[in-house]
Parts: sequence; structure tokens; C-alpha cells
Amino acid sequence: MIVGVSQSSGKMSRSDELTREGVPWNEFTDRRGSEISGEAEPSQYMYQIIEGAVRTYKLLSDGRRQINAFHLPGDVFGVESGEVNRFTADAIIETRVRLTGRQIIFENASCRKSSAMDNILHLITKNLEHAESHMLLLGRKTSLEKVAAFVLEMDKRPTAAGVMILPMGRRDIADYLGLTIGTVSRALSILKNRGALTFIRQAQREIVLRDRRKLAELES
Amino acid sequence: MIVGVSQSSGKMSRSDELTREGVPWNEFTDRRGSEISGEAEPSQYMYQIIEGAVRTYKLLSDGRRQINAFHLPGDVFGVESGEVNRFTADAIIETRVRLTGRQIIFENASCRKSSAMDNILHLITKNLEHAESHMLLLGRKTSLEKVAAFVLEMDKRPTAAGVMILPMGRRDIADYLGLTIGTVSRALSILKNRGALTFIRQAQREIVLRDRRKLAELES
DNA sequence: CGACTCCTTGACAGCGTTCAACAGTAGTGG
DNA sequence: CCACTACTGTTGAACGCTGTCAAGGAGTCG
Repeated sequence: MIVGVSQSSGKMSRSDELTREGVPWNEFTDRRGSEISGEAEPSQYMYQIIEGAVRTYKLLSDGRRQINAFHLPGDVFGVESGEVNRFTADAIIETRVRLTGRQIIFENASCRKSSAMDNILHLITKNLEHAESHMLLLGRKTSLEKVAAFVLEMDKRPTAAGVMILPMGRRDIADYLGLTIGTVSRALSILKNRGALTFIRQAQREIVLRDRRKLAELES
Repeated sequence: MIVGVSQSSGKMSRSDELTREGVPWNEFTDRRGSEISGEAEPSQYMYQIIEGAVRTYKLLSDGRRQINAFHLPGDVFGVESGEVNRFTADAIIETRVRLTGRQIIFENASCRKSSAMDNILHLITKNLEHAESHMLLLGRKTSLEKVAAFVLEMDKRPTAAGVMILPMGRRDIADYLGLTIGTVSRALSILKNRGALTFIRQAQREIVLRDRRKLAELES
């Protein structure tokens, strides 16, 4: 990681507000694939992504992996940890994050009284909400429904600007949806053949949604 | 629901401490199968279970169901809601719960400053932790691993006292694990045949764990 | 251009579902 | 207390969705 210094800026979302509580943030750049924080390590920091993409996941002993969430620019993660991290976080592509000690937030009396606590509660609640919908997806949706839901979810993210550029590969998508690479690939082909989306310039990670209505129906 | 009046009592767990903040709780009894709170309704209350069992779940439009969690005596749920409930909660068996308005907790200044906020954060964090492990289970474990994990999870609950008496039926277990009734039943039979557990007196909901080590190995 | 990784696609196998029959359990009323 | 009924759980057989394995194509980077 390369150390830098950050300054809060940009639009005021709920997560950005946290950065205005007079808390010092340090900025880092993580290379593609590098680990930001590891499962079962003491959790010291919370992170906000400036640029890039991060995946958080859990592993089974034999290597099976479940990605809990993808974090894109603006997202905050690590707030919800207890004493130790419950999952691993690493950079999918080159990523700039800024971080701050968690105890600064939780032990600082002025923070507790301020709206910072509301923001933290809001962030954690959002996480929980996402986790609960994702359980429904993992437990009860078909592969086609899962992939349609994934595409629509990514479409709602700030990345979207006409063309959707996915930072993650098929392996990551599969581990997020509880599928295999092959099934993800097949489902995307089906969606393409049905006219719900198209790929750009033969690059499989650049997608244009052609029929959000059809996708929403397929999501179930 | 039948109205009653409650008084805090019993051992002091993290969730019990919340009941000692001078907050008024009302007590209710819910009959088997009755809905306690519905998805998308405004969320007004948080609940603690005194006796019985509650399931919280989400539904797809065609009736497919995913149970997020089972709540047993002592458990608190509903703290984590935002403006509206994100899931439905109903009683699996006859259940006594006590409830209190959520805004009393969140808007009361004395509560905010006190340890009540720590307890709330702790409860929500526990929920999130459970949701994340459950995603790993739903997305990446086999049917046998899922059922073994379920049995071990229930074994850790206060219900356990030599014999484990499951309040929920096979349908609920299936919808919790992302399986069907048949698969759950088959997996339990396999565990029984392998000597990992036994049923009591032909009652399929009373289980004795014979080999927790073997179950733990099968879990993953 | 060459080597590597990533993605797609096909053939096949297998796990879990579906459907159905049966058995065991519980609930109800005579 | 028993008979009747409805519900719940078990088990078998066949199907199908998704996984597995492999080959080949496309993209990327040196």
C-alpha cells in the first residue's frame, strides 16, 4: 500500500457525511488483487473507496468462496466489524481507499452525540438490508434470476453511465451469486440472445442494458 | 394478540440489558402461525421473545420463501429495521413476546448517551454476522453440510438441554437452508444412519446429538 | 508475436427437485 | 377412548438444473 493524505470532497451522500466529522482519514492505493484486511484479524479501520472496486468474502477450508458484497467508489465498509474482521477484503482492480481508525468514531464522545452515530447506524442497516435480500437470492432464485438481479444491481451503482463497465470477472460474479463460472456465462448469453443486454466491442466486461423491464421480470 | 404487562427479569445477557434502561415494555401472546409484523409495513416496535419461537422471512411473488433467522427465547428482533420492515415475522408456535416502540430507544437522548446504544450496535452486528455466515451456507454448502450446520446451530441455542426440541417443521428448515422438504428429510436420515444423531420416541422434532465432532466435520 | 489469462460453449454427470405414494402424528369430534 | 381426518414427514423414482470437465476462442500484456 502506498500512503497518501486525503481531503473530504464531492457530493454529500450519507456515507460522505461521516467524513465531515473532523475525523482524520489516510489515503492508500491498493494494487489489483491485494488484500486490504483479512478475516479474523483485529479490526482497526473503516474504509471508504475513492476509486476502484473491492470484494469482501468468506472462505471455506477447501477454498469455496462466498463474496458478500462488492464495494464501489463512495461505498464505506468495515464499520460493521466487531472486535475482529468477519471477512476478507481485497482490491479487484487498482483501488484507492481512505481509512480511519474505528475507535475514533466509536469512542469519541462528540461523535456519539452527533449525527455521526445516525450515519453509522444507517450504513450498518443498509448492509443488513443488502445481506437479507442477498440471502433470498442465494437460497431461492434460479441461475437466470440471479444473473438478471446482479446486472440490475450493478446498473444502479454509480459506475453506470450508459455503458456498464464491470470491474469484476466471471469468477467473482459466480462467487457472489453462488454459481459457477460456466453457469454465469451461460445465463449472460441467454440474456444477450433474448435482447435484454448486449456486450460492447467484444469486451465481455462492458455491458449495455437494452431491456430493463425484461430483466426485472426475469429477476422474479 | 392478547395484551399483558411485563417486568424485566432473568439473567443478564446483552439483549436483556436493553430492558433495564427504564423503557416500558408491553407483553403479547401470539398464537401459532400468527403474524407479528409484516414486510413493508412501517416499523414501530422491537421485540423480545419470552417463550416460543419466531421466524423472519422474505417472499418472492410466486411464493418462494427465504427464512432469514429463527428467534428463540431471549432473542431480540426488529431493532435493525429502517423506516419500514424489511421482512415478515410470525410465530412458529404459541409465543409470548414483549415489545417497545423503537423511537423510544433511538430518540431518547439519555439512551443515546448510555450503554443502550452499545447494546443496540452489538445486537445489529450480531445480526449482520449471522447473515454473512448464512450467505456462505446458502451459496456454497451442500445439502448435507447445510443440515449439519443447522443442527449444530440449534444445539448452541438455549433450547438445548440434552434433548433438542425443534419448534419448526421441515418446511421451515428447508426454507431456512435454501432446500426442499425432501432434501432436508433425506439429509437428516443420512445423519441418523451415520450415528451423528438420533430421533426420540418417533417424534421427528426431538433430536439428540450423538456425535458433534462428526457433525462439525460434515458441516464443511 | 507468443504466452498467459479469461470467457464461452459443448457433452456429460450428479445433486437436489419434483412428483407421488405411504406412514406416522396430531387434532377433532363422537 | 377411539375413529376420522388433516397435517407432517419419509422414501422412492424420474427429471432437470447446475456443476464438472474439457476444448477452443477471445482478450491482454509482455
